[in-house]
Amino acid sequence: MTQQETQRRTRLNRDLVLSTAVALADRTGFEGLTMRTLAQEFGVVPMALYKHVANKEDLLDGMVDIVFSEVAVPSGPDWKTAMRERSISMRQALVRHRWAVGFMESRMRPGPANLRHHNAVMACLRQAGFSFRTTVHAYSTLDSYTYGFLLQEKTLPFDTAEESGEVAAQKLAMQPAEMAAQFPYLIEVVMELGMSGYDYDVEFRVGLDLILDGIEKLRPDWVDAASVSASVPESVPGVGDVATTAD
Amino acid sequence: MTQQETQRRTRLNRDLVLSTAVALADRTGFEGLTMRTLAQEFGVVPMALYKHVANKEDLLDGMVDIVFSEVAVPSGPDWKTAMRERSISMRQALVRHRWAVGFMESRMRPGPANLRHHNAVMACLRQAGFSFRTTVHAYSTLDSYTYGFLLQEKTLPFDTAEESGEVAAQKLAMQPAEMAAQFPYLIEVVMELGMSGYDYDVEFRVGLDLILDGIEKLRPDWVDAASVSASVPESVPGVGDVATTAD
DNA sequence: ACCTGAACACCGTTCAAGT
DNA sequence: ACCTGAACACCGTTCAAGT
Repeated sequence: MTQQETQRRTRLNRDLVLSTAVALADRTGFEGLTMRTLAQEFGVVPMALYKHVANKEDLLDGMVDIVFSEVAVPSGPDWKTAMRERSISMRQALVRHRWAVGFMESRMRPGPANLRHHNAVMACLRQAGFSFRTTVHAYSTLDSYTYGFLLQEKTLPFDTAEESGEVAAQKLAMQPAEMAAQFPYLIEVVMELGMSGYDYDVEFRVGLDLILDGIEKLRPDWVDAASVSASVPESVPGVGDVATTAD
Repeated sequence: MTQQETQRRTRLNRDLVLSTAVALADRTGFEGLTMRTLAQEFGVVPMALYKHVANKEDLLDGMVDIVFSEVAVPSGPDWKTAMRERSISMRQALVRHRWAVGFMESRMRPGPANLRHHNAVMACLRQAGFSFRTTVHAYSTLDSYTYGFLLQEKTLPFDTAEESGEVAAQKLAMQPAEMAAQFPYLIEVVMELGMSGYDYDVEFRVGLDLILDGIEKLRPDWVDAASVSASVPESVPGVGDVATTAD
């Protein structure tokens, strides 16, 4: 309406279309983003968008690159701190843009921020002394964890710690009481999380640190501090080869 | 056609609708599954389906429960082996049903197989001596990793080890040569994976074992075998409290 | 009890115009 | 160079009928 009365406020361009699409998806969810609703944001007919993006796939490529541009690149002398902060930054970006998690690694045409980010992560680990193969293991494990955590955080039926118990209870309340007795360990989840809640932030950090500690042991020069006495001699040959607990 | 000539082969029922929907999604992808294409599988009009499923959301609920029913529940005396096999079974199910990964933990109405599975996983860890909180950490970390790995395996542009290098090269070939020089560590990925390939199976197991080893240390009675001499005395007090390497 | 047909309010996208 | 309008081939789903 007002867009039509006044002269067009701003001419469309690709960056404006992309950033508006991101904001619209943040606000209304991915299903709320259609070429038609996006056009409406500008007071423009849907077809006007096709001058600035090739199609919806191209629009999505650009949106994902905006998300990548918001993720902090690992930096600093300590690879572990750098990678921890990068993962936390990735989570924050994906909490802001919940629609994005399924698309981050599925783009056939990665944008510049995407390439820059992946290159920087590889650089961080390679320069920390990890072999190429170990770097691939580390990167794959960390990103799998981060994306998987957010996939669940995105879609799990509760958002706040207070809500978590209630919704879990509702889930089971739908089943008859006898069925609830059939799953005692789910009852425990309902009771315990209902009392103490579920904090996504600390939960994410626990798994993250567990994985970072595991990655540390993949380094060729890694020495288990707990396996040597408090005053450690200069060389402890074969210390990493001691058998682990049987399983 | 033939469905119309002969008398209706089989009357529709919910289970048949659900299993056919799973098979159709496996064959044609999630976008290929619509109420209309599904109806066509039976030679029936789309509206006929609504007698057996409430709507598409309800259809999806049932499909996800079929996937859960295919995942091996953890069993056996050793929690680590049991959980490893469960994760591998989960991956296999999600490789068969790539459309499912984003929906496994997002159902508002979990089906019976879903409840049974989650209860069994909680039981396995609790009975292995993990505290409730630690069990939640362990479960969250393992599932995040598994779902995240499959999210990438599902959407990453290459399927086979042989393809991986080529597609990665294509990705970068789209950029000008100077841009490729801007990302030396991505070039390494293209070169190395082009030569030796990328095996999803072994890659998954590396991260999985790394996480299982980390979870083992969260157990209250865990003792670091590498931190004690080969012949271990009955009690080693405080051995787990030795400071780790600085970071 | 189960299936049908027509219709409604949506999609992304093409094509031919308009300014 | 940029935006419009009408149209096409799709969606999920409602409603009123058929057998």
